[in-house]
Amino acid sequence: MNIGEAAKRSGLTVKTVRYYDEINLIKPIKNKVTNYRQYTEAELAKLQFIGKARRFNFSIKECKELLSLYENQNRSSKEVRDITLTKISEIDNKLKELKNLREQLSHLVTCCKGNERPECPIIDELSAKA
Amino acid sequence: MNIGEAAKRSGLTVKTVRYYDEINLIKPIKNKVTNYRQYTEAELAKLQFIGKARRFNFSIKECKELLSLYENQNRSSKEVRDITLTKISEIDNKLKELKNLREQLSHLVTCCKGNERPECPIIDELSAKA
DNA sequence: ATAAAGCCTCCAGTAAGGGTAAAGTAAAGG
DNA sequence: CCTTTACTTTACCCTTACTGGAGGCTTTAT
Repeated sequence: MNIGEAAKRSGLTVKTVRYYDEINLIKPIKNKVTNYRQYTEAELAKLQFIGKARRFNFSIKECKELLSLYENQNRSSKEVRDITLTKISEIDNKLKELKNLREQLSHLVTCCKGNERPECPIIDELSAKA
Repeated sequence: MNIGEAAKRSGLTVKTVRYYDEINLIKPIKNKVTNYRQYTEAELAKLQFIGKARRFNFSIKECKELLSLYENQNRSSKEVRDITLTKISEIDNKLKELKNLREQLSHLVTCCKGNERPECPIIDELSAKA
């Protein structure tokens, strides 16, 4: 199938699919005459796989790893699980950081009257030396 | 003071401070002879302000707004508060999204034995059509 | 036959800097 | 006074994961 159909059926944009070819993630064969990319069903499945992994917040690099595990029938499930656990721990770190930020900002908002006067504890805090 | 000291005292890197000049965020005067950037105490204070705002997850664009409010003695605290509230709501969205991802990934991990066998619910899920 | 849709490559840009190189400048030590 | 070392300058490419556009083929529909 052509790139348009592959994009549609994988839920990716044509641009993105072309990009995945460019970075050697999923390289279709090319019609020698028309120079059009030709995607097989197996390649479509991989595009779908990548799309889903990306939605799960895996980076392209991680997608590459997952894809090679996906293609390797002899992989151990432990390998996949480990990558996933690492990702979860990254997400946990990000969550902690964001929660912390949220708390500090929301504290500042509580202190700030939010009126027409210029006094503003938020600006004051941002201006504080340390 | 030269850029090195301004960087050290603001907790930013020299590269970053130079970048802020480049994007017209904080433009020091330049010594005509040496062509070195010369930072005043007031500019240093702004660098510190930006550094802190960046650590609070404000984008450069938002930092620009906050900085102009910081410099405007006639601002209303409401303006500052509104920007902050918007930022909090963005953080909330990000938190929700990440929590959702974490839950799904952690569910997958629970299902995966993580042994030497190839059967892997995580890969299966990533391979699922929809 | 022509127009619209789909495809191609190449180039530029995004956020917010990081890395490195070559070259000018300044301060310290001998 | 000279050399070494530290600091600064501009300029360029690199990063992530794409997105948009220009200009030019190919295929399909009218």
